[in-house]
Amino acid sequence: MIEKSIEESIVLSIFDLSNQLKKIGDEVYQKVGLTTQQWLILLHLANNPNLPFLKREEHKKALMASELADSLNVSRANITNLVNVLLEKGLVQQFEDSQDRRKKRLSLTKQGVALVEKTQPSRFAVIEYLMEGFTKDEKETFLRFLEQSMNRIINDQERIKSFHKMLVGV
Amino acid sequence: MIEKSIEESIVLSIFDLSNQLKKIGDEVYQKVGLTTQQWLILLHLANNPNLPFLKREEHKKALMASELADSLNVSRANITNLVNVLLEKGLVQQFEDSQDRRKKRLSLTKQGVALVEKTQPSRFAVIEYLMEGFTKDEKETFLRFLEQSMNRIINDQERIKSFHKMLVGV
DNA sequence: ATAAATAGTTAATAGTCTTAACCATTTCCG
DNA sequence: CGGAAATGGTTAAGACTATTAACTATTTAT
Repeated sequence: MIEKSIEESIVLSIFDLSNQLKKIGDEVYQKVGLTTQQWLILLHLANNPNLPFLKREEHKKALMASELADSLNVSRANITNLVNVLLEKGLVQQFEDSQDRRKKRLSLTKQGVALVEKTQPSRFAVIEYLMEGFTKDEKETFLRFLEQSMNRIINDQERIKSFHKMLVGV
Repeated sequence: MIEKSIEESIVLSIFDLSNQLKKIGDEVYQKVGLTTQQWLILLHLANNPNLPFLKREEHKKALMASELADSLNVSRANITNLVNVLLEKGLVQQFEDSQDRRKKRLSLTKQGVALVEKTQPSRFAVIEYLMEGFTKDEKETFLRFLEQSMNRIINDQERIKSFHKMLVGV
């Protein structure tokens, strides 16, 4: 018999909710022929200040593919493919970095900007509806919680791996 | 320019965290030759009381494939494949329902139970480390928050779709 | 008694992502 | 300085995950 644990409940609920949110998102993005990942790239290039990655580090120059790979936690090869679709659709444009010719900077086209702006209200409406009834304080605590967890995952990889080592020999 | 929004920050952080947690999990499960999805099935069959699905509805009889499909939000065909792997590995067993011969009930084998029990401590250690420093009250608020959001997604599909209709014509 | 619904499976296939090898360029440092 | 290592990006091959559609078997509804 596994015992009740509020901590495990939270983790499992986060999984569940993230899945559901992704499904909701997919329905919207499919209407404009995009996947969730492609959509997230647009949000990055729109410099959405709510993206954890953009909160963690400041980016003065336009983003490049390898930074997107970091943020989305996927391979660079994968980003190449995702960005190619966005280029074909005319939502994104690419230009070479003047100082480092290995780098290609990415930015939204006019159409890309227009798409992000057009979809923003309905995204906000869904999000706010889901969180209705909680106070600002509660939401802030919740966000701190999410950010602490993320920071620990990012900074204390070693520590977390040491927990795994309990499993050696299974 | 997209404005700062604590609500959007929360949603994007949930995505991010869920991704990271999945990656951490994958590393552990790979050691025992399982995927996250297969692992989640084991947790269901172990009757883990922290699973949102098992909290939402009581299940007196052993679970069947279509219930797992509901909980994990995937197709029944997919569950067939996932369960086949667990059957081959001898972690799960299947038996026919006595009252309804269409149904196949699933349960853990001795080895399945042993595996779940063996991995539980390290899972708990990671989870508790991530949430260290928050009070019980705060954690309860998060959980209520997560559960409210999930309930709204499940029960108010219509309402949420109406937000999407803002997008018609994009 | 027949139609519709439910449970599960199979086969074909779409979609997403990864790894490995590669080129070009830049940085490091002996 | 000059070669080695690191970084950024791409391509090709394929693994993996999941889906849809068609099918069988059984049960439920009318």
